[in-house]
Amino acid sequence: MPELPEVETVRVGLGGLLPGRRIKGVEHNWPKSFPNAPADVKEFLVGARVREVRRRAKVLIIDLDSEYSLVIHLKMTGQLVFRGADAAFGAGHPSDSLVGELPDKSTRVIFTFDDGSKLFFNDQRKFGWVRLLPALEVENLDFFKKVGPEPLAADFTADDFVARLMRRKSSGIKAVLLDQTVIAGIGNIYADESLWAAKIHPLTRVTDVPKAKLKTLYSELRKILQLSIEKGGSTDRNYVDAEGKRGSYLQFANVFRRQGQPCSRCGTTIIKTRAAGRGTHICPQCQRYNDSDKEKE
DNA sequence: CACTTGACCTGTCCGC
DNA sequence: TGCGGACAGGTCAAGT
Repeated sequence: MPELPEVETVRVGLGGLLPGRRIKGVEHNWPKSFPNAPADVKEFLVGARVREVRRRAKVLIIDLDSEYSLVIHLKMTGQLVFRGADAAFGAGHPSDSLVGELPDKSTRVIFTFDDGSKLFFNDQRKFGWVRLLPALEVENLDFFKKVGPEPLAADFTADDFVARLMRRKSSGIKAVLLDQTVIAGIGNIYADESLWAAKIHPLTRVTDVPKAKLKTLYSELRKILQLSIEKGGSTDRNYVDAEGKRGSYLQFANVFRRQGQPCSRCGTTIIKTRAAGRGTHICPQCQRYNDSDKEKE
């Protein structure tokens, strides 16, 4: 569930907490959660100081002054929660935290800093991972070489967006939005929300969507991602920010997890169906399948 | 080649 | 109340 706005929220949170701290130790209890943690790279981790926290697509990058970087993917249920060393600085858990005492049963990796503060990588379903790589190798990861542009980048235009989507013009548009090599960072929530906003049925082939609607999709998607970042992302069950707090974007969602409720635009009951192999939420009135030809200008 | 399905996992919820 | 099965959804590998 962590998509671009959720990972960005974690980045901002950790960006204010980690830089300058020196890593004193690391523990992990599930090999796949930290596949290359062994001793041969530990020397580049223990004793290193955090320089900067970055994000690309749904991936977090913590740069260290050892010229290595921690690369982290939260996948579906990953959490990165920071806890201070003493009560004066966030030890224990704040009352509005969704996460209790740490470590808990979903804790997979623990980083300890020299002042006694800790960073917990929790991941109930164990799909997420942490890797330690030489900084220079990060951009050479297969994923980073293939991933599409950041949708919120200042120089990412509506024309760029349309051109990228048209690389897979005969596919259903939701599948294309979810394709990280086309556009970075979009997942199930923001695909459903932006398609509702632009009144496009998720199974419509890209080529069958009028250009004007694709441009609407571009601007709605950017607005939605931006709003979600302002609201601290979407917390459905697991997602929390760097302090263990929930995000509130779902209060503003129009279709995601709103099956059975009236569409805020037309009152028709929102339904849940399947598209691109995922649970998919639509307003059957606003997002009609195959109405695209009728609407061509 | 482009698309779909299965695997990776655990916890929750639903129906019987 | 217990139990089996479907489902949750990001990404990659394997299959059609």
